[in-house]
Amino acid sequence: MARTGRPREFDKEQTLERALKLFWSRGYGATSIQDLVDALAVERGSLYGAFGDKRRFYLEAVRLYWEVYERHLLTALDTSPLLPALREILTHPVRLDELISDAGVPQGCLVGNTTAELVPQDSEATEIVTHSYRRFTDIVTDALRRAQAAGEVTGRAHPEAQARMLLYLVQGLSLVSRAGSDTAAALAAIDTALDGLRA
Amino acid sequence: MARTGRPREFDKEQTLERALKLFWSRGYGATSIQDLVDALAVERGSLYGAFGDKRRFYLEAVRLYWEVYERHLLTALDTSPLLPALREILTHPVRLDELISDAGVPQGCLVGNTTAELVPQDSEATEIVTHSYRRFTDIVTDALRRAQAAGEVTGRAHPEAQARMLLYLVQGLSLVSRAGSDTAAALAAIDTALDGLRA
DNA sequence: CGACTTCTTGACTAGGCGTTCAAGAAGTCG
DNA sequence: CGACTTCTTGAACGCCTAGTCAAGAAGTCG
Repeated sequence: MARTGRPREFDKEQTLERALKLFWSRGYGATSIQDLVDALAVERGSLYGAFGDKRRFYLEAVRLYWEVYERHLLTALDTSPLLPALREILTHPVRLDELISDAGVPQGCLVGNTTAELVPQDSEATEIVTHSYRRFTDIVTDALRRAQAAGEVTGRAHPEAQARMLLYLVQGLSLVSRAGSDTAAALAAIDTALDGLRA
Repeated sequence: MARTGRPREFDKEQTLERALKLFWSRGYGATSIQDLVDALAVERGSLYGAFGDKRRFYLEAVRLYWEVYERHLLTALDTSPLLPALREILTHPVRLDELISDAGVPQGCLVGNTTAELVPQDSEATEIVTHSYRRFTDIVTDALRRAQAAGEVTGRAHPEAQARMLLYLVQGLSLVSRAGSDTAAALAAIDTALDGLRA
């Protein structure tokens, strides 16, 4: 029976969220433990006690990121007609208004950033990233299948192929937007792709 | 008048190319000067003498990367019909056979990787990356304009929007492929997008 | 209260990092 | 040859890094 000791003074979940934002904007390598200590107002020892080493801390943040995103994806795509919802999802990276981004600039997708920086060197990172991509395509494939059946989306291509195209599209948009976004141009590009899906 | 001193013993261009490959596969942060010294067989001091510090060295490699890519792009798209050539360009990241990749695995696009790791922290990196994206869309836009005029590509969307969509697509494919590529699925996704461009 | 457990704090360690530099080698030029 | 310039080599420097740890604080439970 676990005798409980001194209770943790900081909110672990909230600290992870804040660390996520820092990792998201600066990347893994460029974020030092000292940066985290300063930004989170939690001492080094406590961080190590709660999250293990830096790598585990980061990977945990990526997992949380994906978890939140996946939930958003599932609820957003559970609708008909599908294409407006899809447009919402795809253009999300350049619509800074909502969600987690503090800085006011697009920071790309944390999964994508991880892919660039840690994959394929780090096998655990590769696992997380691969899982996320897989989940994305599965969820979008299901939605497209329904939309094809409803006659909203063209059946000229398999929904798997369409979903994967959308994965590439959203990852590309997320990445490129990090370098500064011309929102109008981005929307036009997304709409061009979506037009190709229309029945 | 520049009195010439002791001549450089290593080939600067070739050394830069080899450094490019290392940076490409490991990323900026994960590649140490010592790694470079070991892999290039050039002593630290000589590297600093020839290329300046690590950051300049890296940025120079990114510039070279883009220069080579742009040349390839220009010659490949100067043709009609356009779509087969476009397909060649877009699927390049997963066709490991040719070009620079040694490791035998897709390593993404160095410009994209730089976007994830250094942008927007580093303004010079941001400049290079922005320039590359701009050149890509300009070149592809021109090609699409011609193909629209020839009746090969649909005029339902502006060529600028189509080009930008293709930029997102190729960047997304490059990135995602780093995590392991299902070549057939990737090709199907690309073809789905290209079908949407057909007149 | 006193035994026990866990968390906090911040100084500390060891190592790796990017970068510098002095001494010598290898050229050119007068 | 001797003056001059540039490149090479590798040791050395200082800094910053991730990670540890011992001492004390803050709880729970018998």
